[in-house]
Amino acid sequence: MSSVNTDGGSRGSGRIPLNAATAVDKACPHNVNISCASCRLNELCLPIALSKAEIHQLDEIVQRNRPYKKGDHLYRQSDEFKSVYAVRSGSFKSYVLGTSGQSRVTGFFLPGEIMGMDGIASKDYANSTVALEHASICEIPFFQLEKLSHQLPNLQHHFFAIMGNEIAKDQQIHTLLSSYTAEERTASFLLGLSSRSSRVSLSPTRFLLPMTRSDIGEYLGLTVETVSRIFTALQRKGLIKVRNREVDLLEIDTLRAIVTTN
Amino acid sequence: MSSVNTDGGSRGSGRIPLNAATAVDKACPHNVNISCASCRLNELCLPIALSKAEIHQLDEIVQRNRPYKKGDHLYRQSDEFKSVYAVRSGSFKSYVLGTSGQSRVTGFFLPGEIMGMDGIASKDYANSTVALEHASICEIPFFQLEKLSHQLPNLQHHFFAIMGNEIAKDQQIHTLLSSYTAEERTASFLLGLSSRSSRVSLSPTRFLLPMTRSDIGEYLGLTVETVSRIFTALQRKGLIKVRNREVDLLEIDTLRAIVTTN
DNA sequence: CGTAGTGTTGAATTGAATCAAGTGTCGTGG
DNA sequence: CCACGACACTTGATTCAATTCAACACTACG
Repeated sequence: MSSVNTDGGSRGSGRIPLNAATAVDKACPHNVNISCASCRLNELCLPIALSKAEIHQLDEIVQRNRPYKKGDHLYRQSDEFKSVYAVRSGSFKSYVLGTSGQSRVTGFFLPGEIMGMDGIASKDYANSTVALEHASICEIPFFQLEKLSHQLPNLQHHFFAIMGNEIAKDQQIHTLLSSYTAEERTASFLLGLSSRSSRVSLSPTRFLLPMTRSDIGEYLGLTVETVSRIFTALQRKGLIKVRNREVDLLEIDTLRAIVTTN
Repeated sequence: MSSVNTDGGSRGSGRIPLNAATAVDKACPHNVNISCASCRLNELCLPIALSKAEIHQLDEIVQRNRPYKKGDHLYRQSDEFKSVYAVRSGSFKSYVLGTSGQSRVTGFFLPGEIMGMDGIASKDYANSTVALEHASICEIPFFQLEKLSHQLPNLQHHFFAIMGNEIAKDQQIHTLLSSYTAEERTASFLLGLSSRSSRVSLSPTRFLLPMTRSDIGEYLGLTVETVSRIFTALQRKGLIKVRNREVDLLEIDTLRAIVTTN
């Protein structure tokens, strides 16, 4: 068990304050007037390893647009590529549409993470990206980022690292999808969310899912029904507690064991 | 039907000359003494969009090592990352080992393609990479590539594009693994090999598979048996002809239809 | 308060895995 | 050059994990 507040957790009702992405900051997390230098995400996002002066230069090209509300699209499949985006608050999903209309989720994005890198090679975005809740972003026009990277070796290095990280991560998902069972996928997904959540919020064991069961299924290559069943099964085993979008990882080590047993 | 030579194809025996990677060049394809400027792969590999002088600079940092033979490792999982590699001739696969010893293939690499990008973010390679046949490579020490990229905006741009391409490709595989049937995966795999083969060899409809059925299965998230069955099924439908490692795509448009029907 | 979207649960079905038993192919050394 | 052994591949019978189909419950929002 962990040391998070356990007040009334078993009543299973009421509005317990959660460390969800949208409730992290004291101040409004969607605030547009924050520079890279003062942004609490700057360790995750681009500015890491840059000097004060360099951060200022980056700050100049970053555009902080109006907030997005649930369902708003950042860009759509085959829109012309022009920028990458850092999540400032809230969350997004990216997806592609099959020929017969079904959607397949290709990624979820939490604060500090970079979206739109799939468009760098071609002139167009390869997927659509949409806000899962009220959210805000930093837009980084790519051709300006390239120009600046050319002046700042640290920035070039860091962006290579960000892209390399995306590649490594995508290959882990390849392994997951090609050899894990439904339970292993789901456990791995929850653990992944846990560590990503904990980087921007408080507890690695307690968080809100910004996406639907259906989104999770489309991401993991499972049906909604299966995701739902696995959630109840894990709950019955006492490993997690789920109530709607609220998740509590009760036995995080046992969850890890499920994934590693593969 | 296509226009490739159909001499005795139905006899199903004998050494029919094929446009496999190892049989493409008149000269020895593993020849170490070729500069980037004169390399026939330079459109696929790094030098694209570089000036003559720039290519010369790149040439300086590229190391052309001795050839690799089947089963030789280029690097192993958790080796220290130091270089990316371009395939010059032959082919490679990358894979990871599960806790219980099973291997999962994460990628195949044909001439002109870049290996090792999964190591850029961390200090270590995330997978092992091994030659599938006699093969040769160009080693590009990454820290030198970064330094040079900083001097040559074209090179920086091109390497961003290569990595972006890898990201986009990995996400297509994500979709494939999460929603395609065994037949769709296999058809898509053959079509992918077809277009990649045709970039370095002659025919998009006739090529040799450098990997085993088992490799294909581990890559596509299927068992060997399933891959084998799908091959025979596609053959029975008259869409392909397979004899051992030799593949002939007889009805490439129907194959495309299988994939797109998804 | 009603309705659309989201989530759960059960029963039947099925696509691919598993288990099993072969045959085919290739490289090696006698 | 042939025989041997290891590995690669194929095919069939059976099993099983996850999907599909179906019905219903919950929740959140206008």
